[in-house]
Amino acid sequence: MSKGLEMFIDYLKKKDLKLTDQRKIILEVFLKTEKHLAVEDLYNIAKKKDQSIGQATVFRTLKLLCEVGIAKEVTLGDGKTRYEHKYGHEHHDHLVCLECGRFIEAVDSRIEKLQDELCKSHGFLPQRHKMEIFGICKRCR
Amino acid sequence: MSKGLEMFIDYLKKKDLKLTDQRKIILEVFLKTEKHLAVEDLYNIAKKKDQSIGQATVFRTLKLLCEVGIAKEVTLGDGKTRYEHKYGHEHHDHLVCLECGRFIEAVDSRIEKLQDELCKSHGFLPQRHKMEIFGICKRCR
DNA sequence: TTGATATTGAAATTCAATATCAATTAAGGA
DNA sequence: TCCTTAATTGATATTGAATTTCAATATCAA
Repeated sequence: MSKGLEMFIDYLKKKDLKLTDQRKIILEVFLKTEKHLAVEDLYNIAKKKDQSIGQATVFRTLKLLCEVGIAKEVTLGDGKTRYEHKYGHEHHDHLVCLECGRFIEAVDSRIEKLQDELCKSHGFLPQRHKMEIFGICKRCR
Repeated sequence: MSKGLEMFIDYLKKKDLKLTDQRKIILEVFLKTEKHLAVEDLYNIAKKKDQSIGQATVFRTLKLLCEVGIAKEVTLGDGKTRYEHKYGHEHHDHLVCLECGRFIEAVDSRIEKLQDELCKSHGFLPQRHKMEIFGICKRCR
């Protein structure tokens, strides 16, 4: 059993929720797809596995996966929420290609450190942050 | 005449657009309010000045003000677009208080520099970026 | 197997944002 | 000043993502 499924089952038990076929399929599809997927994308893939799965369930399950810590919401201001893998993935920021839409994950610990300093100098207690750089990626230049 | 209005008029002329009372009122309200306002907020204020102003016009005018370079869209992933002053305001990032919703504007040129380096190391050509830190502000701690 | 309770999909609904459209208005030229 | 033309308006309908509702169904501990 994958670690992801294990985490999911533990969480469901703890919260008195149930492990359904739909949830299993959606988790499986999510784990198998290493991309930033919008709900609709995931819905389309999942539907191939089980024709009867509804969009609402995909929305609901992705929210659940975020609570578990398996998934993470990514919003870019285009009105669509995407989901990326969280479990087993370090915190990172995004370089978003305006040409092809590709997401590059990147981190710089020096930036992270300066962010903390910046907060401190404003008497601000940081909890989480978001950094996105929009531009043109290597492939598209 | 304020510099903002002047810029607006120039832009309208250049694009063969018209300076209407509604546009004047909306600009005036926007310039007078040094906050991150959602369209609805601005609409409510503007409506007090002119009962007949419609929401659609506020949406349209704010888009215009962005084109002119007077306003700038800010999205935080809560599904609402806010607008801040752009003209006369340096680029900055945001510290967003999760408690009171206040936005603190902040910049650190060292971070900006490291962001460029980060892009370079990924062969990425940056055009613009967005950095938001969510946490608790000085007042709310 | 049963029964309490969570879950589901379809459809309705919400909410921000956009498009449509007939009536109105700005603004340059006569 | 008056005309003409094209832009603009507000009301309303529409879109599209996300959420809620609800009756039918499935899970799972006992």
